[in-house]
Amino acid sequence: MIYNRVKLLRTEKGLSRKELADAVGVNFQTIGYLERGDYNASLELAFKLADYFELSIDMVFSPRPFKSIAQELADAKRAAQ
Amino acid sequence: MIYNRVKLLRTEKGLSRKELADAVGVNFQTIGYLERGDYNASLELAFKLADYFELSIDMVFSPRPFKSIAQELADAKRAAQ
DNA sequence: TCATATTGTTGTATATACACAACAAAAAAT
DNA sequence: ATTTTTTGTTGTGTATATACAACAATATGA
Repeated sequence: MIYNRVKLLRTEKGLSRKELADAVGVNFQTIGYLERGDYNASLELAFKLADYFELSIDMVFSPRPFKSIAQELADAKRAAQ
Repeated sequence: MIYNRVKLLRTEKGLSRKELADAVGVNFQTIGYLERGDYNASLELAFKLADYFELSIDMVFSPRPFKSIAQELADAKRAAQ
């Protein structure tokens, strides 16, 4: 199973599933499936989503659980100084 | 269609399809299909392959055709100086 | 050259990604 | 409070990723 941050990224942008779905050209229910982890995105959809969020694929998808955003930010701050 | 560099990376390592397939846990014919562009890898397989080659996903897969290696090396050299 | 390994092709079968519909539950907006 | 929007659930259908088998074509190696 591949983990993803689709829900987090989508809600941060204040988008509904329908809006995100339209932006990447899939059915709005497909976004729901991904967010709930019912199945993985195809590689093609993964690229479209990463592209839409202007992130690299591994910022959006990962074979390992993502760190929390709090952790991510703390790490980023630590790395920067 | 997603482009990939699987064949290039595999042959550079001197691996047969069977060997690469075993390393990432798929049938050797699946590697053949990917190399010929018959279909895309799943996101899961894409991660395994990128992992195996110790590269990020977008070094192995891309929604746009890859630059030739010659071009890639020339660009890298240019960027470095 | 002959044997062996690798690759390409075709075909069948299965699992999974995705579309689409209907409806219930929950959240948001009025 | 009630209407509207968003989300979750279930179900059915289709396309595609993958497994596996058989065999032909190529390449590799002894």
